[in-house]
Amino acid sequence: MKIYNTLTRSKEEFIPLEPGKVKIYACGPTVYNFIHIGNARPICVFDTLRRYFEYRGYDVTFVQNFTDIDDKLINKANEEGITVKEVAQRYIGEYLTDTQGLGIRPADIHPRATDNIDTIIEMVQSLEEKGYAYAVNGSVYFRSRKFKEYGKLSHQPLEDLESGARIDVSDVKEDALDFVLWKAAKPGEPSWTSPWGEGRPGWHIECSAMIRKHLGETIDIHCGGQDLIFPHHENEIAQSECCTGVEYVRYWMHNGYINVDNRKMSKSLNNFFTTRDVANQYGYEPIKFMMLQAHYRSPINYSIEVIEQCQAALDRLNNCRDNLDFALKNACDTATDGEDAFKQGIDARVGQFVEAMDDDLNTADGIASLFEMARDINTFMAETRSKDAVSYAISRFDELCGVLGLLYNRKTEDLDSEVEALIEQRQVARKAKDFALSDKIRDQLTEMGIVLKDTPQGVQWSRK
RNA sequence: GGCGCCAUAGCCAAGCGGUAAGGCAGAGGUCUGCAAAACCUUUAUCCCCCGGUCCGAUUCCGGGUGGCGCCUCCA
Repeated sequence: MKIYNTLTRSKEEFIPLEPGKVKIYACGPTVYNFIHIGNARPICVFDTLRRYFEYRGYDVTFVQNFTDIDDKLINKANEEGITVKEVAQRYIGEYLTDTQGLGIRPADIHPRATDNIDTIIEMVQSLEEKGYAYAVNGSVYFRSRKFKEYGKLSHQPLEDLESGARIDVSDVKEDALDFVLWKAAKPGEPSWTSPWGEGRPGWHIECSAMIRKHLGETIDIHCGGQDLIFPHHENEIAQSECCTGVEYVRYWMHNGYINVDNRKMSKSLNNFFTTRDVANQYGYEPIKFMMLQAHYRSPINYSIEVIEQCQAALDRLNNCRDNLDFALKNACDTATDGEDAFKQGIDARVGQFVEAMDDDLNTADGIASLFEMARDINTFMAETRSKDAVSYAISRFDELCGVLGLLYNRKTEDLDSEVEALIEQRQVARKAKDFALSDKIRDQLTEMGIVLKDTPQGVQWSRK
């Protein structure tokens, strides 16, 4: 499998640290608000990455943090007159609701910054002892320049980073490039006791600490949005590599943005749509589909039109799956003509899928092969086929949907007897050419949310 | 100023040296008592423009034009 590594700016063959195992860390949300669909992109994409590695037989450990202490949390708590902890608790809950809706599997571990203060302090202390950090007035800063490779991820010459540095050149810092590891507490803020006095962790150190604690000194893949490359990931590398002396991350993966009117969607530009709001109107699944129908590094321009197109595309996949269920009900026991060739064709689609996904997780191409498989299936299932052939198609179709994380919300409940009886009555009426009655029954079922399709093999129904 | 990214049909979107995947919408057709749905087929003489390299470029190189991002909290 090839992965585009931000560190080398090239696609590289993925070689795990330990054969058969992959350690992945994804930067999680700062839990001070509902997530917007820009936040939802890495969540969807890297969940699929995880699934794909598992599909390919890897033993995956997937860790995603919650940043639950931060200026934004503190502000939110003050605004609402509740504690920071309550803010965090609330939005972690909302986050889990949204991710569940998106069909995202929970990470193996969801560490929280505030549960890892000890490790954070240990790391900061270690950096201080090694001369990479210095304390001023109860805060601790990292000496960026002392790390020779500072800038290797963002590929920025240090001078240019510096000239780009903003006004906040607090005089307490030795150098504008330095960043904070530990912040001295201001009155009224949540704080923890440390060797430097009461304070709280800076933003960057938490990820370094949680990775070290839960995954070890070196991990295979670290992922997140492109906007995290600098300074967040750059700083993580500096802290961790100075602390441990070994390589921090082998492969860095960064997803592109969701745009609105071609501008980056962000909370600060206030042009964002929350995942919840979009989901309330269109459902979660079209959002998921939208994330996967483009390559993860390409920008996606969000619009209502796009979401509606995704919905329609998803309908096609769902119809194919409905067709398969129906075909299974009507399946015969012995093989019909062309079933071997059909199965081989299906296998070839799976092959295409794997090839696409192996190429830097090209989900757009992967989805294309799913659609081609759907066409193969629809065509072949136009006639009655054997149970064996239908079951095979179902398992391979579901296999790809499972890897992508699509069609996770299919309703499988059976009809209740009342509905079944009505469908049967309608069929009797139709045979007797009593179309007035049959249409009346159809209308009745429509009102109950049951949609009928009359096919050569019988009546196919679905819920709308 | 530094460092990057993008430009493919009405829309979304892959491909990236050998002559344009897939989806939506549109058109035609099949099925059907009708309808709906579904399904099938079809839809880019060519990939922003100008040069260059090559037997051959949407794909590589150079130069434009137009968008965007990071360098500051941000997925």
